[in-house]
Amino acid sequence: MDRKIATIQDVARVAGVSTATVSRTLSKPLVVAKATREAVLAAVADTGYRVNATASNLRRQRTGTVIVLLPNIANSFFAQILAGLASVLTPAEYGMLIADTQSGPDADRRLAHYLASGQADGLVLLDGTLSPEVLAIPARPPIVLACEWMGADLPSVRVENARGAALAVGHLVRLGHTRIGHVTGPPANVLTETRLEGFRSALHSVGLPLREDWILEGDFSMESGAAAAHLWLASEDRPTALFLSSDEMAAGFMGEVQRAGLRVPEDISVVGFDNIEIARHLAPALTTIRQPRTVIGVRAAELLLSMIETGTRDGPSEVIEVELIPRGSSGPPPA
Amino acid sequence: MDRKIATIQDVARVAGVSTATVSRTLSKPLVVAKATREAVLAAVADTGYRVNATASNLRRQRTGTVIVLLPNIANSFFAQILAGLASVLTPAEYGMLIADTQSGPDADRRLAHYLASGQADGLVLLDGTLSPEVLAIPARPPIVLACEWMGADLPSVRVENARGAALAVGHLVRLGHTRIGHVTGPPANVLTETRLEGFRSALHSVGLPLREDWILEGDFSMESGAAAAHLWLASEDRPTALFLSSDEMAAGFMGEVQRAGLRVPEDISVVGFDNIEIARHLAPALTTIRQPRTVIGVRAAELLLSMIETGTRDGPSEVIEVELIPRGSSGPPPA
DNA sequence: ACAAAGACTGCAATCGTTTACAAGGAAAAT
DNA sequence: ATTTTCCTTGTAAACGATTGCAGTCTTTGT
Repeated sequence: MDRKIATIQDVARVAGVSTATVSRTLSKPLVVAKATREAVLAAVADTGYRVNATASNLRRQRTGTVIVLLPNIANSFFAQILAGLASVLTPAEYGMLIADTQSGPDADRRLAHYLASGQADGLVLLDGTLSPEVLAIPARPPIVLACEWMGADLPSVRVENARGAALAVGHLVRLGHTRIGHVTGPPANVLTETRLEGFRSALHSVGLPLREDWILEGDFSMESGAAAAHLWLASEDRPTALFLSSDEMAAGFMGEVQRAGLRVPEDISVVGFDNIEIARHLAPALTTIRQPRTVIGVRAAELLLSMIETGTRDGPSEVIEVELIPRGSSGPPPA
Repeated sequence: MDRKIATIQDVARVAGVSTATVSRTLSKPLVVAKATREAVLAAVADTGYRVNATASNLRRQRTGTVIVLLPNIANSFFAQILAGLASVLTPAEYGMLIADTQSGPDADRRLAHYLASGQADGLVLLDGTLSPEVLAIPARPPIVLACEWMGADLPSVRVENARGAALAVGHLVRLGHTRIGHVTGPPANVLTETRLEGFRSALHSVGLPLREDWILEGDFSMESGAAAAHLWLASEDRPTALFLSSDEMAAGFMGEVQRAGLRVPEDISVVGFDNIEIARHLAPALTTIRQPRTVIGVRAAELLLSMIETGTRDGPSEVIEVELIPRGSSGPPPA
C-alpha cells in the first residue's frame, strides 16, 4: 500500500469524487457539502495523502520559498534573527533559502539573479552593503529589510541604533567619564554609520569634545576588538571609557586588555552593543545595549508574509526599541 | 519586454527551435549541434530566461530541497554547521529547509511527516535525541546524521568525541592534576554520553580514581556552566581541574568563578570542548578541544548529495578529527 | 548509387495541483 | 407549474519544464 505516495487522484478515487472536490475540501472546506467533505477527509486519512507542494506551487505560481540574504550565517547575531524568521515562516509553510553573501563572489549579481528569476516569493535582506540599484527590477517580489540601508525606502524592521549609541554615552557620562572613545564597525556598513553618528551627536549634546584619534576602526569581530585593545594600550593619551559598536568587539577588547594586566572597569570602562548571550557571563559582565534579535526576525517575517499575501510591494516600517543594560564592565573613571 | 519572466517557450520561439532543444541545450549541451546551441544560448541571454525550478522539479520528481533538522538555530554551534551545509548545498542549487525541533511540539511526528510527505530530497539530522523508529518508513529519502546517534546505523559524519575527552584528561594529567572533575551535557544527549564515557575511560587508563561527586550535570549552556561554578565554589573537597563538555559551559563557569574572586588557572584549571570563536579571546584564553564545525557541515552535505545522486540510502560514515588547543585556562594545580 | 549508421531535432505525453466555467439538482420565488 | 436562484460538483485547461520515441537529414561504408 505505502509503496508510493498517494496523489490527489488516488484520494479522489477512494472517496468517489473528482480531484477538484478533493482540492477544494482541503483548501476551502466551507464550500463543499458536509457529507462529501467527510468522505474526502476519510479518504485522505486512509491513503495518507499529502499535497505535493511542488505541483501546488507550480499551479499557483508561487514558490513557497523566501530568500534570506545575509553576510554570514555563522555569526550568532544573524543566527538569532534567522531563528526568529524560521519561527514564523516554518508554520506558514514557507521554506527559507539562505544565501550567504560572503561565500559567493559577487553578492550584487546574485541578488539581482534571485530577484529576476522568480525563485522566491519574497526576500529578507540582512545585509546593508548591497547596492540599491539592483532593486530596480520590474517584477520583483516583496522585500523586507531587517537592517539599516542607506538610500532605499523599502519596508524595514530597524533598531534604534543612534539612540543605542546615545544611551551608551549617557551612561558613561553619568559615571563621570569625559574622555570617551569609540570603536566602529566596518567602514561601508550602515550600522557603523548610524551608531557612529549617534555617538557623535550624543557627545556633542553633553558638551564633550570629539577626539577623532579616539575613534578606532573595527569590523564587529572579536579580532578587531583585540586589535583596538593593542592600539589603546600603546597610546599615551587614552580615553577612560570606550563604546564599541558590537559586543563581540567589546569581548575581544576586554580579553586583550586583561591579558595585558590592566583591569576593567578600574582602568577602562567598556560598553558594547547587542547584548549577545555571553555578555553577562564575562568577567566582568559586559555593559551593553540590548537589541532583541529574535524579535527582529519575527517582525520581518510577519511583515513579509503580509506583503506576499496582499501582493503589495510596500509596507510599514517598524522600529524596535533598544535598552541599556548596565553591568560590571563600566564604572567611574580612574582618579 | 521585461514585463513577465521568460519561459522556455519564449526562448524556443526566439531561437526558432523547439522547447525540447532548449531544455537539452541547458542540461546536456553536448548532444545539440554547435550552431543550434549558440542560437539557443543567445536567445537565453536575450530573453533573460531562467529555468523555473518549480516546474523542473515537478517534472523530475524531485524537490530541490533538503531538510535540516536541528534543535536550535540560535546556538552558534549549529549555526556554523549550517554555514558549512549552505556552502555546499547552495551552489548545488538545493535549498535548505530548516526545521527547529525545539520550537514545535512533537519533533518525532514532524520528522515522520517530513519523511513520508516527500517534501525533501534528503535530510540532515543534527539532533541526536530523535527516536530511530521513525526512520522505518518504506520510501524515505536519504538521510545523513551530523552527530552521534545511538543505535542507528545511518551514514553519518561524526566527531571523535571520546578521543577529545581523552585529550583533555591527558593534558590535565600532564600538568600534574590528579583531582579532575567533569561537567556533562544534557542527560539524554549522545554527545554527553560519549564524552562522559571518554572521560571515564581516560581517567581509568591513567589510574586515577573516578569521583562521582565531581561529575556535574549541565546542558551545554553558559547558564549551566555558571551553575556548576556555584556548586564547585560551595563544595569543600574540590577538584583542581575541570573538563566541561562545551566551551559555552566553560565560559559560564570561568566568568562565575572569577566574579567570585578566584583565579583561573591558579585556583582551577578549565578545559572546554568545541573551540568556539570566543575561546581565544577570553581572559584567560580557554584551553579546549577543537572540532571543525564548518567541516562537519560540508562533509555531511557532500555525503548527502552523493547519496541523492546515486539514489542510494547507504553511504560511508566519516569521522572528523579533534585536536587539543592548550591555552591559558589550564595550568599546574595549586601547591 | 544505395543502404546503414549516426547525429540532431521535434512531437507530445507527463509530473500533481488548482481553478474558471459549466452543468446538474434542489430549494425558493413568482 | 414555471422560472430564478443557490448550492454543489465535475470537466478540462492550464502551470513550465523534461524526455522517450520517432522522424529528418547527413555522413559513411560497400
